[in-house]
Amino acid sequence: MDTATALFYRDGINATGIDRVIADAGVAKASLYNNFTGKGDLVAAYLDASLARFVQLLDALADVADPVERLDAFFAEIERAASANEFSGCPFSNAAVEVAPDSPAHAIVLRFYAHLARFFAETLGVRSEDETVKQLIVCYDGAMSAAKILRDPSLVGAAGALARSIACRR
Amino acid sequence: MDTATALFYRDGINATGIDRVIADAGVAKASLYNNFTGKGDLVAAYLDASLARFVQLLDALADVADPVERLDAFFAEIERAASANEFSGCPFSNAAVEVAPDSPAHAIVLRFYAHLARFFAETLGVRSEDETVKQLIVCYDGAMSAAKILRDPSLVGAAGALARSIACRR
DNA sequence: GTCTATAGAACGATAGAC
DNA sequence: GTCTATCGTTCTATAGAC
Repeated sequence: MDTATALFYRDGINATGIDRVIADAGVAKASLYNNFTGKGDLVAAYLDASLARFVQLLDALADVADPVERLDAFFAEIERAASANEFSGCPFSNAAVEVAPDSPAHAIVLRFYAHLARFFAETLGVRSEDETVKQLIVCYDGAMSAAKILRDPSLVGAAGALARSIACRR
Repeated sequence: MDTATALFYRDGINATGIDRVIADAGVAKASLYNNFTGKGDLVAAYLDASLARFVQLLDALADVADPVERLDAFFAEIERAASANEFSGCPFSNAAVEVAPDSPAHAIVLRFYAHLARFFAETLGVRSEDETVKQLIVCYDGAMSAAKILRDPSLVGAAGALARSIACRR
């Protein structure tokens, strides 16, 4: 699982073969197929684990009472991640590009966005369908995507400042 | 080329095989390899053509003198595209997920972002490295990505409103 | 003896290239 | 149309743990 997570995230899902996963993990092929029904199942497990870690981060930020401070803490965390060499963008939006829209993996991606929307909505004290929530989602998504492609963590900082202006405006 | 463009954009680059392209196009395999050195070349041509069309759009928007109006027109165009059934996000950020960072295709993606940054910078009358430009890039990228995954064009509208606030703020 | 691990061959299907 | 390589998957066969 750790090996698959690292490879799927770094090299992409379609570019990572089963043989590569088992070789890097140092396990037998049968061991993989004993624990997962196939590659799709492994991908789903990878996204599930990633989502669990992300939700854990969101829960930790719930301690921050002030909305603006919480958003700042959130984007500071994102920027920290984007500054690492292993950074490769958002695992979920990346996966959305590679998997079929009707796959189990894509359903997990949608669950991720539901969590994200709920976090922003609760932080601002508005409904998930509020336009400000949509704008914060745009900030997150754009920051992760652009920071990865351009290899520039400062884009996350710019997005964080933008998010702060959204929170202060209302 | 038209067939390859449609398939690469809709189904993704790695998910689209050579056989599928020539079958849909109704041409012989040799015809493809007479005009392109390989799949990588075909992908590069697809991105080149997409970039040319995008630059054409940006040039057309240069006629709009007022910065805020020009941004509005830009995001209105994006929202129009996002409302179509065939919409599948930004061809360039999608490609960035699938191709290797050192591939010719990725270089075209970077050229796209340079064009985008220049357009925003000229619109606002600032340098390309300005933070407001970074924020507008985040708006564009996040809008395209989120609108595609969540199948919700209103995210582009929210991003447009955000972009307008950036332009008015300064 | 059952369970799970291993290495590896071999499967059909499909990839990209010629 | 044909080549080779590789994909995801299944199967054989063996070794050790409880």
